[in-house]
Amino acid sequence: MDNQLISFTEENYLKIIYLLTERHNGNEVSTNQLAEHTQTKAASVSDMLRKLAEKNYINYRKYQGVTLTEAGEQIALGVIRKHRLWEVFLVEKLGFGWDEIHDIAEQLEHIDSKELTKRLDDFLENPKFDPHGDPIPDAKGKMPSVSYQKLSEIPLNQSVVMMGVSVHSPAFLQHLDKQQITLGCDLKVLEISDFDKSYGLLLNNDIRLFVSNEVARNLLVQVQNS
Amino acid sequence: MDNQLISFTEENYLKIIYLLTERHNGNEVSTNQLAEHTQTKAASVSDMLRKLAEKNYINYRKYQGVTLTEAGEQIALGVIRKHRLWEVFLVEKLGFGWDEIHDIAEQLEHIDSKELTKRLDDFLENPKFDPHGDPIPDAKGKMPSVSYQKLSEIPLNQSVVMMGVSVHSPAFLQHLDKQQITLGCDLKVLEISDFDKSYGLLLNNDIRLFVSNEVARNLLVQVQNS
DNA sequence: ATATATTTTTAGACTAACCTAAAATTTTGT
DNA sequence: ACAAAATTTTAGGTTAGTCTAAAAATATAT
Repeated sequence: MDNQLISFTEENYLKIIYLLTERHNGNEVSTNQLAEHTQTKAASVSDMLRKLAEKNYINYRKYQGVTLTEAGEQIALGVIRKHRLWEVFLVEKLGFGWDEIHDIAEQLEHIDSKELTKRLDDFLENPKFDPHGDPIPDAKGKMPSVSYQKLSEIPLNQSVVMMGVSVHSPAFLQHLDKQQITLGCDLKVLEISDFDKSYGLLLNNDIRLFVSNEVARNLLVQVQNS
Repeated sequence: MDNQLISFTEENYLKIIYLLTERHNGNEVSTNQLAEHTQTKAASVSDMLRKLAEKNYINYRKYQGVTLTEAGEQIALGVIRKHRLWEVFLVEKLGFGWDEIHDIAEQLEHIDSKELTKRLDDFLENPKFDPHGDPIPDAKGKMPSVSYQKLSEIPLNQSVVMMGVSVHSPAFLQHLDKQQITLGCDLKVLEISDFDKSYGLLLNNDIRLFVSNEVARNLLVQVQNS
């Protein structure tokens, strides 16, 4: 409606390239990584990369991986904005759990209407973060910068607030639910077990529990007032 | 997500076949009509009809037009249900005008998640009609029957309630807006002009106005308490 | 009733997005 | 440093959905 020029599939590639580049601190994304995340084969990815490069959405040197151009990044951020706004809608308005929304938002993120996105944003009261704690790009295509740290990098006895997760799998999110670890909760690392490197935590200054090293590495937290 | 077996395009064809069949009181829909409504050429429609017939979604005799099978009708009704629920959402929750929602709902109707549809329905408080007065099929795939009449078929001085429209074009809907003709308003035909067959109306027992014959034929109304 | 017009289908081709297999390039391990 | 391994690209092919042009079927009009 607002844009006839870019396909559903192309949008998806650009979104994934953005997210993987971000995860690698700006380094090129490889063909194989894209194949994994698009659920296709490397050969298909190569085809698509040639096409996206022709349209000037990506910087592509054969065998060297890709990064987004400014044009590509704007498209990616638009898709990510819609994805995260819809996730807020699904949780805040429809009562979905944060572990149930990803696949639905994957579809909704491609709905094409500037006006809809604007009104949805207002309806949700202009949220700045999605239900996983990820920041929502603004309407002008700017991604807010956040400074989260992994719980695994926090010194012992430092009180922090749970701000996000770096893995979005339903299994991980449900695992957190079971231990009452939610966005905004207070966490303090009391000890790291010599036995299995698991983390002994104090939750909300109240409950003692252990989480695996893997969990601790995927919890994003922030020291208060920072 | 719930159904890998049917494409976006196939869903669209089935929806359009349903709506055109309904408009023709159950008569076959022709290839050319479908070409017009799918914005494609007759040759493309022929191809698709062969395919839909193979999958047993339609009854198809070459050169004789098509009707839906029970399976095809269930898919069509599911799509129409989603379309109309989303239209309610867009108007009731996001504040869109009834003339602005069609193209957006055309996209949203293909979002595939039973759970989403169920929760959306509840969120909207299980509406029975969309913003144009069209009935919303229930979750079991049953289309409520309605008994609307065209305003043009109502006797003089019979008071009726405006229940729907048989044309959904933005131009028509905006035209109604300008004359304050809205769903639920009270209408009475006071006269039919000899000059141009236009209709002299009394709106809400208060305002006198004229609407063209074309408008009168596209307003769906009901006598009260019927 | 039959020639003409209209509608529909078929034939053959195109594009987007995918595939497998093979070739080319880069990376890795000793 | 160079052979082996891994990655990436190319070549050639498939499918869904579209197209134009031509053939076939149906409808219309005198």
